Amino acid sequence: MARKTVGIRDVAAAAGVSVTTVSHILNDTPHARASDETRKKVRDAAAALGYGPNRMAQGLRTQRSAMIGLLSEDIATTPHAGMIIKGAEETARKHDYTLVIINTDKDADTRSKRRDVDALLERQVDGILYATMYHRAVSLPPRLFEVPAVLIDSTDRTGLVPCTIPDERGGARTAVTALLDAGHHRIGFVTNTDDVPATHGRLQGYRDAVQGAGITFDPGLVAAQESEAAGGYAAAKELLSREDRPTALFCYNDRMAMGAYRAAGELGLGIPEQLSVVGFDNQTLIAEGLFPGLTTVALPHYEMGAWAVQTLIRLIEGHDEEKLLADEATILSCPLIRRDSVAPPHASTPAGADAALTD
Amino acid sequence: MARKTVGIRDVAAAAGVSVTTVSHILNDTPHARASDETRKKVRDAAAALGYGPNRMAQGLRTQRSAMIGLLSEDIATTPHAGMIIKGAEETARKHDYTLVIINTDKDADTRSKRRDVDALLERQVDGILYATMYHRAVSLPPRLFEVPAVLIDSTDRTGLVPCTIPDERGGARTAVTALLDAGHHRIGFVTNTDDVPATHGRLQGYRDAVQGAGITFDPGLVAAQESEAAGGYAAAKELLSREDRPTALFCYNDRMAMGAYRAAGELGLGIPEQLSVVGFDNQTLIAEGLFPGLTTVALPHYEMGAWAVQTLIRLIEGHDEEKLLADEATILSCPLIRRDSVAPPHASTPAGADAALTD
DNA sequence: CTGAAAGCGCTAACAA
DNA sequence: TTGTTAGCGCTTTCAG
Repeated sequence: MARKTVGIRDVAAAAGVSVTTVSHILNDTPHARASDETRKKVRDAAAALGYGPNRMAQGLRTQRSAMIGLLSEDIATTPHAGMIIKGAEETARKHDYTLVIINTDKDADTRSKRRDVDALLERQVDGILYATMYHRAVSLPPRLFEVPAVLIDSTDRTGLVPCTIPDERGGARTAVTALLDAGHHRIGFVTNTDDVPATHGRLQGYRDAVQGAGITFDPGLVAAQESEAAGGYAAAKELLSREDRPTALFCYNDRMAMGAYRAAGELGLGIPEQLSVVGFDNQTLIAEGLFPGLTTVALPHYEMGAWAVQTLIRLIEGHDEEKLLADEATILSCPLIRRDSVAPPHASTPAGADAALTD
Repeated sequence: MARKTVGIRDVAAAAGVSVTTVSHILNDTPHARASDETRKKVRDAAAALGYGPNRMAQGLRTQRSAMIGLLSEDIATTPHAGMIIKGAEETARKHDYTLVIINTDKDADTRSKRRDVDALLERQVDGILYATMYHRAVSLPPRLFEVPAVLIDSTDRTGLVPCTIPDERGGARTAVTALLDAGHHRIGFVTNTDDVPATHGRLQGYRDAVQGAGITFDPGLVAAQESEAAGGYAAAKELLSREDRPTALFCYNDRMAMGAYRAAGELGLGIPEQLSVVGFDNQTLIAEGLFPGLTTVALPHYEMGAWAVQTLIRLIEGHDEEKLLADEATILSCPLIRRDSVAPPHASTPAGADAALTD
C-alpha cells in the first residue's frame, strides 16, 4: 500500500536529464526538440520506474483537469442510464478524459441541484453533462454555465446548451413501417397518457407512417392507458375486442407490449400469426424474455452519451469557436430491432404469408 | 463561461485577514483558534464571493484526492449495476468523496485492466472499488493493491481484499420459506446450468428450507436449464407436466420465472390459484410487468455499493488499523419482495386459503 | 489569536 | 538541445 511516489524528477534522475526534458518528451510537447536517444532513455526510465503522471498536479498547473462531470438523474431507476454512462465513459476515455458521476434526484430542489453543480465545479471538471432519465425540457442550475455543458435526453428551455434527444417520431415511423411492410393495414396504437415529448412524438410517427401508406388515420385505433404492463393490457384488450380488430399493434413501450401479449393470450390470439406486435425502448429483459421475442425500437442511449461527450470535448478544447451547436437539438435515430413478433396478417397459412408480402 | 477564479486569497483580502486564517476557519482545523467575529467575517466573505475550494490544489497539498475510483464490469448490461453505482455514489457523497467511474470489460485482457487501474491511480484516487456484474471469484490487477480496495459482488482469490456478496443461500431460503409458510409442500426448483456461486447457493437455500420443514429433498423436483426465459419455460413445463406436479415453483431468477409464467399459462394453471411462483433478482421491469406481480427476492446491490464505500473509507482513513476486514466476505441479506404470485395451494376457494394458512 | 512562507508534482517561460 | 525556476491554489509548520 506504499503510495506511488515516483515523480518526474525521479525519472529525470534515472535518465540523467532534467525534469523539463522529461516533461517535454512524455507530453510530446510541440516544438520541444530532443534527440531520439534522449527520448528513448527517458521513456525507458519512466517505464522502468512505473511512472505515471500525477494528474492533480498537472491539472493544477494547466488549469485543465481532463475530467468531465456527469450529473445524472436517478441513475438507478432505468437500465437506460447505464447505456448513457457507458457511451459517455468509453468516449471520454478514448480522449483521455475521466468521468466523474454525481447522481441527482429528479425531484431535488434547486438548492440541492446547485450543490451538485458546485461539487463538480470544485473538482475543476472541464465540462458538465446533464442527463435526464427520460426525454423532457428542463431548466438548468445557474452555475452550470460556468463551464461548457451538454444535455442528454432533454432539451434546454433557454436554448443555450447543446443537447441530444432520441428521434421519437422517426422511431415510431420505423416501427409502424415495419408493420406496414409486413402487409398490415389495420394497425392499433397502444399509447400512454403522460404528457411528455415521447408520447407526442411517437403518435406523430404513427400517423406519419400510416398516412404515408395512404391509410386514413383512425383515432379509434389508438388507445391510451398508463405506460405500464397493466395499461398495455387494458389498451390492447380494448383494441382487440373490437369487431374489426387490428391485425397489428404498435406499443408505446416494451412494458405496454408486455401487457399486450397478455391480452392477446387471453383472447387466444397467437403472436405473430394472428397478431403482430412491435414495442419501443428495447428493454432486453422484456423483449428477449417475451415469447415470441419482441420486435422493438431501440433508444440511442449509448450514442447519446457518446455524442454528448464528443460535443463537450469540442467545446472544451475550443475547436469550434462558433458555438452554434446549441441552435437545435441533435436528434439521434432509433433503429428497429427485429425479433419474432411481426409476421404478415393471417399468417396462419404459409401461403397467406407470401401473398401478403407481395401485396 | 468565465472560469471561477475566486481563491482563498480573494476571500482573505475581502475579509481583511490572512489566507492562513481563512484556511483554518473554512476547514474547521482543530486547535486553530479564531474569534467568532473573525469566523463570521470570513464565512460571509466566502459566501459573498461564491468561493469554493479548488479540490485539486487541496489534494496536491494534502495527498488526498477525496476521490474513489469505481472499476465496474460492463456497467450497462444490467440494471443492477445502476444500483451499485447509486449506493456507492450516495454514500461517497455523504462522506464528501466523489466517485469516478471506469468501465471495464468483463473479458478484457490483463493489460487493459492494468491500464484501467493505472488511470485511476494517476488520478490519485484514495481507494478503488472493483465491481463485477455477477457474483464470482476474480483475480485482481496487481497495482490495485497500491491503494485500499474493496470488492463488490465477488470474492478475492487471495483473500487480501474485503469484499461483499449477496446472501444467495439465505435469499433462497427466504423465498422457499415463504412458499412453505403459504402451505406448499411440493415445491419445484427451476434452476440454471451455470457453474457460479449463485447457482449453488440458491440450491443450498432451497434444500435448507425444504428440509427444515421436514420434507425430504427430492431431486426430481429440480429442473435445470439455461437462465433465460426460454430455459425457465422448459424447466417449468417439465416440472408441471409431472403427474404429481408441484404446487409452487421457486425460480432461479425473474427471467426464468417469466418463462414459468408462460408454461403455467399454456397448461391452464392460474397463478397464484393453482400455482405459486417466486423469483429471484427483483428485476422490477419483469416482476412488476408480469401478471400477477411476481413475488421475488431482491439482491442487495444498493447496500453492497454503500457498504463497500463505507468500508473503503474506513480503510482510507485508517480508523481501523487492524485490517482484519478481509478475513471473510461480508454477506448482505436478500429480502423478499412480496407481490401477488404466492397463495396457498388449491386457493381456488376462499375457504381453502384459510385452511392452508393455519395448516 | 493571526500571519509569512514553504512546498505538494507538474508545466512552461526563459536562460544557457 | 537541455536546464533553472516560478508558480498553479492550497495547507501547515513555525513565528509573531
